[in-house]
Amino acid sequence: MTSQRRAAASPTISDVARVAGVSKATVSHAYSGKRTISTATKERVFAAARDLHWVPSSSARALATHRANAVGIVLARQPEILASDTFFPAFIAGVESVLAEQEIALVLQVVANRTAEERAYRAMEHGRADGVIVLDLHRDDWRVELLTTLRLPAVLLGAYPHRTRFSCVRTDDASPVLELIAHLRRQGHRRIAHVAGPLDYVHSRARAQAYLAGSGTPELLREGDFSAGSGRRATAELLALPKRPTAILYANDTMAIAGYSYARAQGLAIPDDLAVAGFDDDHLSEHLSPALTSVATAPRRRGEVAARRLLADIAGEEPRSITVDCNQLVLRESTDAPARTTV
Amino acid sequence: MTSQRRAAASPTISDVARVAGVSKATVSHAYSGKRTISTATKERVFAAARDLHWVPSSSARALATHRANAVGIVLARQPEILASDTFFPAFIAGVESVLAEQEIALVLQVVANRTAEERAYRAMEHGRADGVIVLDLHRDDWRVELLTTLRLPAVLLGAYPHRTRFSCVRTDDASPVLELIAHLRRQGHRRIAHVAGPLDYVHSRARAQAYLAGSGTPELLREGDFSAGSGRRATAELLALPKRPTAILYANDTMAIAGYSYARAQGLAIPDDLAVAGFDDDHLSEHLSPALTSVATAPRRRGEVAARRLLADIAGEEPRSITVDCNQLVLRESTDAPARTTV
DNA sequence: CTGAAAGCGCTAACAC
DNA sequence: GTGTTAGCGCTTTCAG
Repeated sequence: MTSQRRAAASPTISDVARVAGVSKATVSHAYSGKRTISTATKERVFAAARDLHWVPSSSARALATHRANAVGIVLARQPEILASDTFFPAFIAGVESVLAEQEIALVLQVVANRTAEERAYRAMEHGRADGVIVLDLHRDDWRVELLTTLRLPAVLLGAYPHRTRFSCVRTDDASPVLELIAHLRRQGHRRIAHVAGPLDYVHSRARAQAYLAGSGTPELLREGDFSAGSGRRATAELLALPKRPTAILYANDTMAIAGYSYARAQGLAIPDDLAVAGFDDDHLSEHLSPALTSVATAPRRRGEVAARRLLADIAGEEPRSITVDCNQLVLRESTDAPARTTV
Repeated sequence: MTSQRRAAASPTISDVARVAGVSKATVSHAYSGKRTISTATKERVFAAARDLHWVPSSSARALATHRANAVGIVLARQPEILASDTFFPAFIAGVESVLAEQEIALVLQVVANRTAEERAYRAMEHGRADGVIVLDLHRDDWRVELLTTLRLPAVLLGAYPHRTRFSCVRTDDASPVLELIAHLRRQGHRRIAHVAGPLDYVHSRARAQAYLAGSGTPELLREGDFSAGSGRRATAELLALPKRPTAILYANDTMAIAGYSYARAQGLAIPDDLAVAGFDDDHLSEHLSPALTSVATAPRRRGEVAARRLLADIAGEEPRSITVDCNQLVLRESTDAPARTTV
């Protein structure tokens, strides 16, 4: 009876030990390599494990080692925004490509409010994950403070503007914006507008500030929310201006495409009447006509870097910031015409 | 000394019990509600927990209850394809919106090969997750067999063509395709092409078969891989045909957009020279000009349904299949012109 | 080179 | 209504 239930249940390390004729400790060490085990016994252990299809219980292991073998990402985004974001899946793909090598899992938790978010981080600390990656960094991000009180390694994606003991994965968002503005000015553009993302995000703000530094026309700055709808609305506003812009830079491609479609529907030719550029270089952007000038940001590579950095932090290395040189201006047809002198 | 180390370490249920002046069992039950606890002691327990910032250790709980409080998704996709997929993030968002309510986490694991995939599923079974959602279902999917041998609830996304004891979340992909073809025929189209997704996926095949049933021109069927590049290639092939199609249906919007941009670059007007339709209704598609006819597939809602179904299975309910009535043809400008009689 | 045994932090009988 | 105690399946001293 008992043996029948044993057979039905998942095999445990004890089963493997019994079949291999060794102790549990030996089985454990055969896998971890923390002790030298004779090749003969190793063989027997592995054979037994294979026969039984044994896989160590991750919860038992987590409890014993205080390591979850998982890293976490807590997302406070609205599901609608998550659903239309092109950065996120690529970033995840990069993270996973690093984690997969070491069979570390990624634990994702989407939360609706701050209370839940705080609980989620605490849960991560308490057995769910060994470290977290923090996205959508704000200028004064309460999560950074919370994490400081937890003993949980973290990597911040973006340049946190204050002192922090966490590793940051930074990018230079200003240069490509400045480069783009220079390109447009060379083509005669003088009224260049910018549709930014939410300005409390550090990366949106960095782009907006580069825009202001480069073109200095604050009256042509609009704040969107990365959605197509907001891109369209901002574009409508800008084009309705008495002296409309001759070029618009958007903080992402979604807004740019929505914007340029709106402009075309209004009878403007792209790029002849209006030059347009995005940011992020969505996979579609090069396939549009006219193809969209954008800034490739290598989200996947940033995911890899962030994951590798986090694993290093978890392993006990000193946190440090890394600047990923990933942003690259990609000039395409949508900015490829001299500005018309009369608008 | 000991007390100092205690203070530094994460608080455990014992700490809470001690501070509240009760037993561990009482703390446990105060949270689980599996026992009636007097309001007075409950208060004290919660107060102590709050003071200590105690959060139950998920690994300890998992070990004791044999429940991970997590559900898993194992992805065998190439990171590149993951990165450019619009279905996935929306689906995840739907899944999470259901899981979040119950503070259940989502464990994601991307794997490179079949061995790793099998290990991943076994790891899910052994403490990582209480159940899994299976995506990208193939016609003869070995994973279904594997899962049958594991004691792991699973929900299959798509109509598995064989007998199975797992819940399926199905959709009717044929109707919108037939509807679309009818619409095109009404406008005079006779040479209607289809750029399918990989035909070993059940959903790609369903769409392709509906196409064949509705238009019956197998020589105008091409197999893509959902990427923009493959959409472009297939389009180039089709347009180079002696008698080129006057309309092309694509199995997703990415291929459709890449395709119609290519066609335009060749001097064809959309929809006047070539009608084009996609599938999935990406958030951008309505903002393109011409706006792209597509089929909205409500990936988020399917995520919700799949998650809810999985939770029910995990709770011990009998698995069952659900057909989500989510596909909806959205006619837009890209199919809004009578076919020209001469091509 | 290998075993025995003591936990990891929680839950769930079983007592009272 | 509450406390005691025995595990859950691993890892890791401590012995040998």
